[in-house]
Amino acid sequence: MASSQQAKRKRSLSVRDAEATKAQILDAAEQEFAIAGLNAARTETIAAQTGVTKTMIYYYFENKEALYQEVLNRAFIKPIDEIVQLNLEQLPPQAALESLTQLFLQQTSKNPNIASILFLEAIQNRGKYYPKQWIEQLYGKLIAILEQGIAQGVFRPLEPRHTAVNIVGTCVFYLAVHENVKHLWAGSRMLSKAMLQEHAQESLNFVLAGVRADVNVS
Amino acid sequence: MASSQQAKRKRSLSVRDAEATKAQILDAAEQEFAIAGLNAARTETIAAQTGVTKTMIYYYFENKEALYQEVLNRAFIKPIDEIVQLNLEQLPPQAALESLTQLFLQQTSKNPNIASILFLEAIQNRGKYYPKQWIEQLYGKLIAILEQGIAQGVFRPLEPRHTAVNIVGTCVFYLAVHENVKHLWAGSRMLSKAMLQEHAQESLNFVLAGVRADVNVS
DNA sequence: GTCTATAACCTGATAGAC
DNA sequence: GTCTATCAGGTTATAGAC
Repeated sequence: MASSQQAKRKRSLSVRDAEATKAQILDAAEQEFAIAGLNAARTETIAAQTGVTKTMIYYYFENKEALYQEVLNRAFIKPIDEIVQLNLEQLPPQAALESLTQLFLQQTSKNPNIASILFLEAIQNRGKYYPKQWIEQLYGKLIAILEQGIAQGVFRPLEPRHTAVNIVGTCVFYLAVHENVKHLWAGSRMLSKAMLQEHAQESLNFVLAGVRADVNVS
Repeated sequence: MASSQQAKRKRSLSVRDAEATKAQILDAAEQEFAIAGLNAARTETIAAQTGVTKTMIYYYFENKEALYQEVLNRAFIKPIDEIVQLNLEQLPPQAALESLTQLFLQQTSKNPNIASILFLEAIQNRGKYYPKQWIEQLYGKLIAILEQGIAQGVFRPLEPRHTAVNIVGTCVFYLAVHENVKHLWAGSRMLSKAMLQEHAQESLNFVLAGVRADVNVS
């Protein structure tokens, strides 16, 4: 839920507030699309969760597909812009990789729907509705950092593209499948602040260890 | 497609072969469920791909849900049994982790549907239809190996459960989202033998590097 | 075992009132 | 802006013939 505190409160009776309603629909839609994906998502469910009738969805959006596209744009474009603005070129490769990974982990932890939508969209629709920049810029940045690190000898001789994919996977896998592994942490809420913090820390360590060059033995 | 070479050939006219038909339905269903998930999957699509009519699905299976359950059992139970039979306890932790990861990569590469279904089931149905053993045994084995390696000082001080999740994620992420990252390898088929081999090699290296203890500098 | 209907229900989308 | 009512098309599942 990238936006609108308002959308989280119960809808008070008979308010007429276009901006608020539209934001509420987008929030509910993001939630539903993050569980079901485009095809299995039900407009009725989105409407019910929003507290309005189905009709309103079609008042504010052309159809289910257009709503889906807006949800994806809203969820993905702002995060990727933040990553682009990091100015990583000035940092040594290890520090650049750490900054990028940390920010990405922070963004996806703040809104785990990003992870679910990432998978559902890739699997179900072959990435058709993905904001183009997302893949290009995220992986582009990662690959550039990895290549630089290899050239400088601080990263091991790895294949940059596969490794970039593995890094992104490490960041988002836990968030997408948390319901599947919750019994490993009997009693804990998998998306609690503490658990997300642990996930971020462990994943960052795993990534940094996974790429660093062998330290030569004496 | 875990089974039945037969199912891959075009259905010859008017054959009546219960076993073959059932296997064909299961193969087509696995394909459809791996793209759409339980709810969005269409029995019509499964029937069309099988070369029979929808009626046959309900002749061989109670309903869509039961068919889905059988697909998951067939796809997941045999692979996990192979992993259990590895007898890893006798190996040192690094070798055990390498064997397990390698076998898991091999299994998921042979049938990438496993990866897609893993995600769709986790996200859409909260893992309700998962064969219970899968999670318990796969993660159980991994965590035991990691704990042993930490105790022996050959793995760095990592959190075993998070790391186990990250290892599984590294193995399956590429397979699930390959359609999203294919432009990184312009011109290559992402699931070609060569690419899958590269993915397995790079992922194994990433995992082994990600857990190993710092080698002390001289 | 396999097919052709068809029942019963669900769902995206719209018309028209307020 | 928001609602009620409703249509058209799609989808699961079954009945009954061959």
